[in-house]
Order: sequence, then structure tokens, then C-alpha cells
Amino acid sequence: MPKQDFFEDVYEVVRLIPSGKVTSYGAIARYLGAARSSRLVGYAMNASHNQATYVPAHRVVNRNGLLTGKHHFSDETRMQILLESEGLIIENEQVKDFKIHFWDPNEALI
DNA sequence: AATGTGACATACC
DNA sequence: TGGTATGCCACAT
Repeated sequence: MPKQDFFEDVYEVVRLIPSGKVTSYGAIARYLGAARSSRLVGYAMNASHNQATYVPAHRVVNRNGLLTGKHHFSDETRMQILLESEGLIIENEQVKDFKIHFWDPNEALI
């Protein structure tokens, strides 16, 4: 009952990210009440490959909108392609107009 | 049980 | 202006 794994909470939030939107590790961490555990969010993504349920990890980027995690995908271009197919524009490994496409769980999930 | 780890974030030089 | 250093904390081994 009690407390689920921190990772599960992260996965749950990530799955809620709408197509065409992105968020940051720090935002997710804050939403989970662990503002200082942003690294854990990235760590969770690393383990997301093990999860049975698909986790759109490509929608999670760092605070600068940089696709820092793309190296963890099968192909480095995979993450960018996925994002572009959702309507985002990746420029120089960075999400263009990151602020505009930013999805903040703290506001969206009240 | 103890140590190592990291797809971040921030501060400092 | 950019690289380096440090904090942070739950998971993996």
C-alpha cells in the first residue's frame, strides 16, 4: 500500500505528458515533492527500459530543453525523431521554443 | 550493510 | 562565458 517506488511515480507522470509537450527532470521531481531529487528522475528513466509499460522518456529533457538523454536510446536520432513526429522542432539537439512547449505537471495535474 | 551511481540543477572560479 | 565542482537522494550491486 503504502508508498510506491519513487520510480513508479516518475513513470506515471511521464506517461501523462501530452504528445507534443515536454517537461524537465526538475519539474517532475518537484511535482513528486522531491525537488532535490532531479537526478533520481533521470536515474528512473535509465531504468524505464525495464518497465513493462512504455514510458515516453523522449518527452523529458533537461532544464535547458537539451536532449541530454538521447544517448540512452537505441539510436541517438531516435529521441529527436520521436519529438519531431509529435510536432516539436529540435534545433541543435535542443527543443526550439522550449518554454512554449513546456508542460509543467505542477500546473497541469493540480 | 556499505558503497557506488546518475538521462539534473546550481554555484562557483 | 564556459568549464569544473558540489549537493542531492533513491536505486543497484
